[in-house]
Amino acid sequence: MTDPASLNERIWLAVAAIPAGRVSTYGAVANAAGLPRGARRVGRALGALPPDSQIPWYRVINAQGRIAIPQGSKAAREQWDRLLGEGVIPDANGRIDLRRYGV
DNA sequence: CTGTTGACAGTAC
DNA sequence: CGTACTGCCAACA
Repeated sequence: MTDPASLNERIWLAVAAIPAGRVSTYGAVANAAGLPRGARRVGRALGALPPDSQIPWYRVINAQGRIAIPQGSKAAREQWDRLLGEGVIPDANGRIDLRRYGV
């Protein structure tokens, strides 16, 4: 880890640090991974995440409290399903309250 | 709410 | 090997 194989690995580790029942934003994960302005890098890293990984990628949402994945995608439904299963409930506007679930 | 700008690793060419 | 373009975003106007 003193010399990570790739940025993706560092990003994944930062995502893995998110506690259950909580959510984090791309910016926060990027900051935790050592990328102060690398929010977009986080998105690409999650997209490159292997399907058999144990990384809680679904706990990562954008700064607007919304899922960044295009609605209708299988991954988007899975993300909502997993979040609901951990007690993360969106408000009436369909947005997750970062003031409550945010770390 | 929409639009534009910033920043930077992958990827394509 | 270099150049251009892209992208599960954020911050600002």
